[in-house]
Amino acid sequence: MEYTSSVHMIMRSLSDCGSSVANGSEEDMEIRKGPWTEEEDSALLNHITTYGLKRSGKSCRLRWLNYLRPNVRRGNITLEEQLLILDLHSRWGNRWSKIAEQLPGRTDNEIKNYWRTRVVKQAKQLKCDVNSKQFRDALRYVWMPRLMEQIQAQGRSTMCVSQAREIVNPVTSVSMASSKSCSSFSGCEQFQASSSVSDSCVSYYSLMGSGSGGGSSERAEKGATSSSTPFEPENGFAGADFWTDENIWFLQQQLADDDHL
DNA sequence: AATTATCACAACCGCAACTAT
DNA sequence: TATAGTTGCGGTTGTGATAAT
Repeated sequence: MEYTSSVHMIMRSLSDCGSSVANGSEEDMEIRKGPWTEEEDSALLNHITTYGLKRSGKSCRLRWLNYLRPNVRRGNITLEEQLLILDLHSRWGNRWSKIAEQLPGRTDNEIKNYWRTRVVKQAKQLKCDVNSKQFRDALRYVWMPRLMEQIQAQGRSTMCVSQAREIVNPVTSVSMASSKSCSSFSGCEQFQASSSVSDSCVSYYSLMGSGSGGGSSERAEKGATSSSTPFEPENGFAGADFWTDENIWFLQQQLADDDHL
C-alpha cells in the first residue's frame, strides 16, 4: 500500500471520528492575533481582578492547551497510539507537535512525556542510545510488529476479519522474520520489498478507528476533580502497556542474537 | 510508620518562527 | 523592511503519587 494513501486513510479516519476533537469549538471561535485592544486588556484586567490569578500568560496558555482545552484526551496511551507514536517518531523524530496532530486529543507534551518516560527508559535499560541505529531498527523490526501482534491478540478490533488479514499479514510475517532469520534488523530485504511496517501501522491504525482508543481518565480513577473529557473510548485498550518485562526480555534476546551474528 | 527511591505527568524556560503594524 | 508583540516548539525541571526499604 502506498504511503500516501495510508496517510490519507488515517487522516480520513481521524476526521471521521475525531474532527471535533482536533478542531472543535476552537476553530469556530474567531482567534485574534496581533496587539491587544483596549477592550481585551480591560477584559483581562477584570478577570485578573476578579479571580486574582497570579499566573503568567504563558503559564495560562500552557494550562489551557494541555489540560483545560475542550476534548483534551487523558489517560493511558493505548497500544494503537503507542504504535503510531513509534512509527511517526521514526519518520519525524522529536517533532512532538506534528506527531500529536495525528493523535486526536493528545498533546505534544503528553507524547513527549511518553517517549521520554517509556521509550528512552527502555533504551537505557537495554544499554542502547535511543538514537542509535540498533535501537531504532529494534523498534521498527521487532517491537512494532510485536506491538501489532498484541493489538491483534486483544481481539477487540472493530475492523472486519478480511480487512484485518489484508493489513496485518505482511506485518506478522515481518515479526516472524525478525525473530529468526534476519541477521541484521536494518539489512533485511523482506522489510523493504513489500509494504513497510510503517505503512502497515498507519493503515492498520486507521482501520482500527484511531479515535476509539484511550483509557478512562487516570485522574478520574484517582479521584481527582478534573472534568472528564467527552472523548471516551468505546473499544480501546485502556491501561494497556506494551513495555512489559516479557517484551523487554524478548527485545534483549533479539539484540543479543543480533550481536552474535 | 517513617523514610527514601522511583516513576509519570505537569509545568517552566528559552528560543525561534510568525504576524501585524 | 524593521520592529515589537505573540505564538509555538522542544528540552528540562519540578511535583505528587506510589513502591520499596
